[in-house]
Order: sequence, then structure tokens, then C-alpha cells
Amino acid sequence: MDKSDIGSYFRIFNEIGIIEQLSRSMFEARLPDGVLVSHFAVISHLVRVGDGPTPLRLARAFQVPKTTMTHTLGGLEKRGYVTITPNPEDKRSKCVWLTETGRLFRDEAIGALAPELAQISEVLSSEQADELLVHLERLRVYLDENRN
Amino acid sequence: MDKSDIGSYFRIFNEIGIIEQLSRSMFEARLPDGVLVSHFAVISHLVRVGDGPTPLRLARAFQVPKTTMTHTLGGLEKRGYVTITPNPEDKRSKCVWLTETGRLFRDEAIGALAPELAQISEVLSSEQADELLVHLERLRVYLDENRN
DNA sequence: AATATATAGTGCGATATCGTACTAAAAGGA
DNA sequence: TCCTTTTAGTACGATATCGCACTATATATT
Repeated sequence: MDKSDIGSYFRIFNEIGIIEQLSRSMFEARLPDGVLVSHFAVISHLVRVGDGPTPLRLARAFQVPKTTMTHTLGGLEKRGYVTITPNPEDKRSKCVWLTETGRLFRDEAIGALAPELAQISEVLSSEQADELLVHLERLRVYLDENRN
Repeated sequence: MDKSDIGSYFRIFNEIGIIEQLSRSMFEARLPDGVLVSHFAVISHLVRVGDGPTPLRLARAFQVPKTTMTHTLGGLEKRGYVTITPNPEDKRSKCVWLTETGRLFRDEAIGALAPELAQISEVLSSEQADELLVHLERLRVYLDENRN
């Protein structure tokens, strides 16, 4: 691979970094005070994938260190969005459960964010979004499989 | 736009968040101790776009708050990668200049990162990378223009 | 010119993130 | 069984990030 090609890959990660920043501020401006994207993402994951995963499973799903997930879950628990119970199958471990409050928060958050996303669909069509997703997933899977 | 479409856009930002995390750890594992992606990105930007921008210009280029850029530049200056001089055209302002040490660091960093990127080209071809870039740029430009 | 407003940078405090090291429990091997 | 290794979670400390408020300078308005 020659140098010009490498440049494209550098730029991909640069763009991704910038988009991460911009989308995070946009999202957090529309979430309740003190609620971060990381909080919303965990709640959203619980709705999608189902209730009751361990903290470690969640950490792996989002590729964050487990200490970070402990901290994030603490915030969610403090706000009453989740409850955390001992894992009956493994006494070292715990299970994370969505509460009604958490579900309600998620619905409201989606309502608040939807208009923004609808706007985005005007510059990036649904088809283009899916095409983008395919590439992003491939990249994510590769990075995931090849990290230490 | 119906709900299923909204889901794709949510997932795009989710994937981007995960890729940002994974690529950051991968990069930083290959950079000198204590040197972050944010440092590398600024140096790289100085090489690409040219020497002498103000800190605010850099902050805007990376879409980070200016306090964050102050902090990042402090680290770069401490390591001797950049020098910061008063801006002769505006006494409130400063200019950021790359040093020889900084240029050397950048070359070494690229050498250390290139093998990883070459690997990525096996799952994401150069053409696919460029296609991805087009979409990412469109998304970034939109978010950039529509933030507060 | 005098005043008001906008802009560039930084100090400071809050906190999110992350690495290290630890405890407790589970799993594997002799 | 006993010992070793692995795994789940957390406490703790370091620091990156960020919002707020402030100073100094520049720009706009009257």
C-alpha cells in the first residue's frame, strides 16, 4: 500500500473523531442535565438486546474499560434508570435491569433526538446511511477482533 | 421518516462511538508514552495544512472546546513538538509552529501506525475507504454547520 | 473619541475516562 | 483435595475534557 492510500485511512479516523465530538455535544444538549450519551447508549442497548446483562458484557458491547462501565452504571442507578442485582449464577457477578423510569427516559430521549436525525436524513439518505453502516460495521468488527 | 429509519441513524453514531474508542486505544498503544491521539492529530494537521495557525483555528478544525486545545497544546509544547509565539497581527492571539522534533515525532508515529492501517486495507479496500470518507465528510459537514 | 460588544486565550473547578492494583469467586490442573 | 490461573467487579489515583468566568485586545456603534 502506498502513502496516498494510507492517507485515506488516517482521514477516516480523523473524520470519525470529529463526528464523535459533534454528535456527542448535539445529543447531550438534548438530554436531561448531567445525562451523557454513554448513559443513553446503555439504556438503548438494554431495550434492544434485552434485560439483565452483566456489567462486563455491557463494557464489551461498547468497548469501554470495565471501570468506565462501573462508573456509568453508577450514574444510571443513581437516577433510577436501572437496578443492579446479584447474579444468581455467578456470585462474583451482577445483572443490570432496566426500570420503568429508565424506559420512560429512553422514550423521551428518542423523542427529543428524532427531529435532529430526521434533519440528517436530508443530507444522508436512508440508503446511504445503510451503506455507511455496512462499512462502519466491517471496520468496527476488524478493530474489535484485532485489539489486544 | 419512520422509526426503522431513525434506528439506522442511531446505529451509525453508536458504531462511530465504538470505532472512536477502539481506534484511539490502538493508536495510543503505538505512540510514545503519554502521547495521545489528540497530540498526533494536531501535529499531523500542522503538516498537512501548514504552519502557524492560532489555537482557536485548531480548536475549530477538530471541533473541540478551546480550553481543551489549550491543554493539548500545552502537552505538545512541553514535549518540544511545537513552539507557540505571539501573533504579530493580533495581540490577543498566538501562533503555533511545528518544530523539527515535532516533525520527527510525526514521521516515526506514521511509521508505527502504517502497518496497522495496511492491515485494515485488507478488510476495507481503498475504494471502499474513499466511499466511506465521502459519507463521513458529508455527515461531518452537516453536523458542523448545524451545531450551536 | 468614547462606549459597547465581540473575540482570543487561560485559570479553575467538576467530572468522565482510564490504568493499576486489589478482593472474591470460579475454573482448571496436579 | 489443594494449588494455580482466570474472571467479575471495584477502589483509587492520574489526567483528559469541558463549562464558566475572567482578562486583554479588537471591532462596531454612537
